[in-house]
Amino acid sequence: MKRNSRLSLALHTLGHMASDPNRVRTSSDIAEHAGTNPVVVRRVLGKLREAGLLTSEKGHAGGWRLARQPQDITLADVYLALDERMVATGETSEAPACSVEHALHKRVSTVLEDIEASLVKRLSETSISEVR
Amino acid sequence: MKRNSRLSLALHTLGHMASDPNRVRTSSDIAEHAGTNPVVVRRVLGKLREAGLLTSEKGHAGGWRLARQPQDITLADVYLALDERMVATGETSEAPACSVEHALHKRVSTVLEDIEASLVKRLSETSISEVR
DNA sequence: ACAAATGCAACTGCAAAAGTTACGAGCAAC
DNA sequence: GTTGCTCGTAACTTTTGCAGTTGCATTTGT
Repeated sequence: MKRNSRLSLALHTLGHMASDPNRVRTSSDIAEHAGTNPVVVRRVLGKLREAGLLTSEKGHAGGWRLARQPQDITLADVYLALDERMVATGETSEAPACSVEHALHKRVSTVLEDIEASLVKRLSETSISEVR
Repeated sequence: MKRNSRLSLALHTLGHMASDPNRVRTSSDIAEHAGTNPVVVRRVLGKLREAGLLTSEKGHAGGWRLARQPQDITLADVYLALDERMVATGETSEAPACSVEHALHKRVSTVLEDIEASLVKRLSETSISEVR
C-alpha cells in the first residue's frame, strides 16, 4: 500500500459507510474493496471504534457500522482517532544538551503545533457525508 | 537517530554556523557534535549546497561554510532544500478507480497543500541567525 | 453443533533511512 | 612532488516501522 495508508483506508471506508449507513460491513468485504487484508482493516477500524466513530459486532451477522450520523463525523475526527500526526515535532524525548538545538526545537515546535492545529481545524470543516 | 533527522541535523548545523560564519567546519566536526557520521553529514549538507545555502571546499583546509549572510537564510530555505515535505498528499500515482476515493483525495489534497504552504510561510519568517 | 464474524498475539516480508566502509579527487603545507 | 586532510560518491549492512500473514480464542445467529 501507499504512504498514509491507515488514514486513507479509514477515510475511504467511512466515505462508503456514509452513503449507506444501515448496511453492516465485514472486515473481509472492506479489505477486498480496499485491496488489503481483513486484519489490517480490523486494526485500523479498531482505532475508530475506540474513538467512538464506529461500532463492531462479533458473531454470525456481525461487522462494522457507523456509531453516529455521517454528517456528525468529520475528517478531523478520523485523523485524530488514528493519532498519527502528520505534522509532528519529532517528540525527541532526548535532553537538548546543546543550546542551539534547544532554541531551535522550541521555535520549530511552536510553528508545527500551530500548523497541526490549523490542519485539524480545516479537516473539521468537512464531514464524511460530503466526500462522495 | 530520531525522526525528521535530516531536517534536525541541517537546522542544528546551520544554527551553529550562523553564530560564527567565518569558521570553516569539517564533516567530522559536525558529525561528532551532532552524534552521527561524516557521510550522513555530507549527504545532508550536500542538499543544502545544491540549494545554494552552503559552500564546501575540498583539500587540506577545506570544509563547510555559509554561502550567504545568516540573516538571509530562513528555516523555510532549509526545509525546502531537503525536499522532504512533512505535509504530503501521499502522491499516489494510482488511478483512484473508486469515486469515493477520488473525491476524498481531491478534498484532502487541497487541505494539505494549503497547510504545506502556510507551514513554509511560517518557517520563512525566522532566519537561522535568530535561533540561538 | 456449526458457521461466520471480531479480537488479538506472534511472526514474516519488505522498503526506507541511517550507518558504515571504501576509494577517488582536489587542495595546502612542507 | 609527496604527504595529509578534506569532500564526493558508490556500495553495502543494519535498523526500524509497517503491511501482510497465520493461527486461535471468543462471540453470536441459525
